[in-house]
Formats: sequence, C-alpha cells, structure tokens
Amino acid sequence: MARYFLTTAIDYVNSRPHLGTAYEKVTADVIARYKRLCGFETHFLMGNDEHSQNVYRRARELGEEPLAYCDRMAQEFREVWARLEISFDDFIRTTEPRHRTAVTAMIGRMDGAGDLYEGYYEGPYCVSCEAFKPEKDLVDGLCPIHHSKPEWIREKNHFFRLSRYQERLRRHFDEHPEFLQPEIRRNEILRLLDGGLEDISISRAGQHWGIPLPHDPSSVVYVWADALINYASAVGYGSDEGLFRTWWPANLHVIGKDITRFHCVIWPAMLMSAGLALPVQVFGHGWVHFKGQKMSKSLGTVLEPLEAADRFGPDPLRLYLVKEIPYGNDGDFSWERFEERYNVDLANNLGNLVNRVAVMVEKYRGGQLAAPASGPGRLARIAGEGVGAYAAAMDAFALHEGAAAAFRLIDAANEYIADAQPWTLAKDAARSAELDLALHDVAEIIRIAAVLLLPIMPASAAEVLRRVGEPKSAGRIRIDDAAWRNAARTVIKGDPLWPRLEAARPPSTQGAGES
RNA sequence: CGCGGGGUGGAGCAGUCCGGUAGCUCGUUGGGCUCAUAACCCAAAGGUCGCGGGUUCAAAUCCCGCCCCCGCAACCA
Repeated sequence: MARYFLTTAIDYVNSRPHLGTAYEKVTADVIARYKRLCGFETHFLMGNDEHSQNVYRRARELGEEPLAYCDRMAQEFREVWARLEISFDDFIRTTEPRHRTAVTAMIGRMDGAGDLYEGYYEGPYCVSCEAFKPEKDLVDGLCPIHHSKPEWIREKNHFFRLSRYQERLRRHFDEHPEFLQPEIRRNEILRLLDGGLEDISISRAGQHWGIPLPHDPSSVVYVWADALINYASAVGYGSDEGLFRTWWPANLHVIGKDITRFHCVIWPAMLMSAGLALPVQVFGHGWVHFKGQKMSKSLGTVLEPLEAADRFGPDPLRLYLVKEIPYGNDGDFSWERFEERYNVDLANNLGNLVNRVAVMVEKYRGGQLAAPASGPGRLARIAGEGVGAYAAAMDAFALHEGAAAAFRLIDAANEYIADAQPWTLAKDAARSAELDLALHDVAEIIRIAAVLLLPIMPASAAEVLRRVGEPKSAGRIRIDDAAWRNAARTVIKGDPLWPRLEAARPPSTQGAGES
C-alpha cells in the first residue's frame, strides 16, 4: 500500500494553543484524512517543542520543574487536539529519549561529514532578552524592548556549514518546483538562496535545558536544530532503522509561512549533510487573523480554539477554517462571520437538505427507497464532476476549493428538488417511478457529498452518511465510495444536525455605526 | 531606494503566474414553492477591478511610475 507521512510544526509550550495553532493542525488533519480516504497508509505526526529557553523560563516563573511543566502542557495540548478531532498517529515531545537519540545521531553525522566547526559568536547581548541583538535592531544602541544597554558578549558556538549547501539547495528547488508551496513562499526562498547563505550557529553554551552536543557536552543543541530533527526521530532515526526506512522521507511538512526558511533551507541542508533524503513537499500556510488583527496576547485578540469549538462543536469550526480561507492565504475569523457561515452552509443548506429529504422519504415511502428502475438522473453527472473537481483541488492542497466542490453537490440537490417537485409527484400515483428516482438520486448525491466531507467534518459527515443509508461505517469509506450507486437504502429521519441560529442581536444594534 | 502582503459592485473575498463575456458568499429588491431548520428555488439592481502612463486587436491580469492600508520588538503559526 502506498504510504504518506505528513507532519505539522511542533509547538512551543510556553502558552496554550490559540486558534492560529489550531488552524495548522486542522488543515493538516484534513490532508491526512483525505490521504486515508484515498487509500494511503498514513502517518500523521504532531508534537511539542520543549527545549526552548522560553519554556524553561516560563516553568521557572511558575515555580515548576521544566519537565513537569512540559508534561502538564502536553496534556493540555492533547486535550485541545482531541476536541478538534485531530487524528494524529504519533505525538512527539523533544524531551523524549527517542528524540535525544536521533538528535545525537544526526549531529554526529553532520560532524562526521565535516560540516561542523567551532567558532565564536559575538555581538551585543541583551541580558533581559537573553538573546543576541543584531546591530540593526538596536535603537540608539539600546535594546528596543528593555531600553538597556546590551553587553558585548563573546560566546563559543558550534557552527554548521550551511554555506556549503547553497548550490545543492538551489538545484533542488530548480529540479523540484513542487517542493515548496504556495508559489509565493518559493519565490521568497529562491531570493534568499540567491542572496547567499551564511553558516549558522547550532549550539548554545552555558545552558543545560536541551540536548548536549555529542562532541562538546558543555553546549546544547540550538533549539531550532533540535526541533527540526523531530520529524526524523519520530519515525525511528537512530533507534529503529526498519521504521525509519518505512516512513522516511516525509511526504509533507505543514508549517506556518514564517518558518519556511527553517524548513526549506536549514532543514534540507541538515539532511543533505547527514546523508538523508529530503522531504517531498513543504506547505507554508497563512495566518488566521481575529477580527482583522493578528492574534496577540497583549492586544487581547487571541482566541482559544476550545472556545470556538464550543460554539457549535468542532466540525463547523473545521469547515469554517478550511472553506472560508483559501489555503496558503491569510484569513480572518470573527464570530459574526462564523455564525453566518454556520447558518448558511450547515443549517440552511446541508442540514436542511438532509432533513427535508428524510422527511419526504419517510412520508412518501416509509423511510425505504428501492433501487430505481430507471436512471440515474442528471444528478449523477453533476456528482461525477464534483468528485473530480474535489480530488483535483485536494491533491493540489486547495482545501477551500475541495470544500466548495463538495458543497456544490448540496446546491445541486436543492436545485433539483425545486425542479422535480417530489411533493407534486407524490400526489399522482402514475408518477410513482419518477418520485422513486427523484428521492433516490437526491439521497445519493447527499451521500456522495458526505463522503467528500469526511476529511473536513469527520463526525458530522459520518452522521449524514448514516442517515442517507450508507451501509459502511465511516472508517471504512474510501474515495471509491464516492462513485454513483443505484441502490436500495433506508433513510433515517433524525433531529436537525445544525439548528438554525436565530438573530441573537437586538434590532437596535443592527447596522450600528453605519450611516 | 529596507522586506513582504493588500487595494475588485453596500460588506467580506476569489480571479492576477498561463491577457479575451468580472465570479462567489452575505445583504437588498421582486417573484416562485410549500417537502424542509421563516429553510429552498428563480430573477433583478448594483462594479471607473487604487491612480496615471505603456505594450497589445484586446489588460483586473503583462511593463513603468505614483498614492493609500496592513504586517516585519515581544508572547505567537
């Protein structure tokens, strides 16, 4: 069976996940579930990045042991991901032994390749920030944050010969235009590559929260180098060669657009140095803004994913994030917009459609539909085109178009009902066969739409499938099941899946502020 | 000369790479239907595609110049 290994970025645990973090996991999850739907044996990796000085500092502020703090945060993260139906196969933490083993092995390989050397990093260092400050970031020679004069520090560091890989990286980008998507990110990196690469420090001296450098235990591996290696350590690099051979290289890294440089320059160069294959693709998604602003704790524009999921359940949130934001672009979340989309897509269209069909089948046919003698009708062609458009979009990571393609089937069903008028057919016994066909075909196109929606709204789509008589359990459904079926079925009437949200705001606030 | 993103009917957005009737959602107006969650269907109104040049038979789309808005310290994807 074909395999597909995809990852998300691992997250710093110095604060709880917010909606932006959740966005990445949801979209990656949609891809993972889509690949499973297509029959791939899929390995979906997520995890936490724990060896950050910020994490260490945060734990100390709270008076906790760093590892205990990380344990607690891992639990919190996993609870959020569970609530959002994120179907990861493995969750790695960089404090785990398997990761330490892999980091030690890979750094060793890089050293063996002659790509590491000892040097000194020096420059202005802000003690309050605990970081070197590039000269250009200083304001009047002072730290712009703390308004204090940085100390000039000279620290022993181990460097990675990144510069050595500039040509090979450039060639890789040329030979594999699909390596980094979307296009805009690729152009940024190409410009960066053409501007020349400098060697980078991959160690930190005088710290102990981290993984010791194999050839100099007085230093720890810099958190970014440490973090990137998680993708390999999770599939057994350095500890389980069989597992590693099974899954490496990764097919896809899903990451935020700000860290493409790490994933498309530094990480590939590290892999080249260690003699490992490069990941097949990297996708740099955009940001989700909240009420038009970047999410920021200080501005109070951070939205907790659980709060959003609690509004209507996780699936409407997942649908919103996937369908309303062109994947790769920045997007916006607002409660008003969320409620609008909930009402339109789920209550008015899909939910109401499922309900009206179920009511008609029950009323006119006692809940049972026979395989129609004639047909299929024109919905079959529309469904076929929709499935094709969906697959093409999803394969290209145009998740928003995939969602739209599925919903076009819903629209087609509503239009068809208005045209066929089952309630009229039901009054005329001579037109019984026409009614059978109309009801069957509408139920069938709903079933197909639900198959396509499984990756996006797993629980909801499974319930829709059950109601329109899909005999398979959702977990066994594959994309082939989106082919048109002429088959008898039982249609189940239930409570509305998504009750319509009535206007909650009093009329006095309607249009307030508008002239 | 810092870097990057954006300016498309009332609102929010696609489309721009690969020029050729400007598309979607919401809202508005009118009509239809009554199976359905006051849902659904049809139709209409509404746009100098930021501004000015250029290339072209043809530009939202390509080229040049300009204006405006938003990110680029930190928590943070």
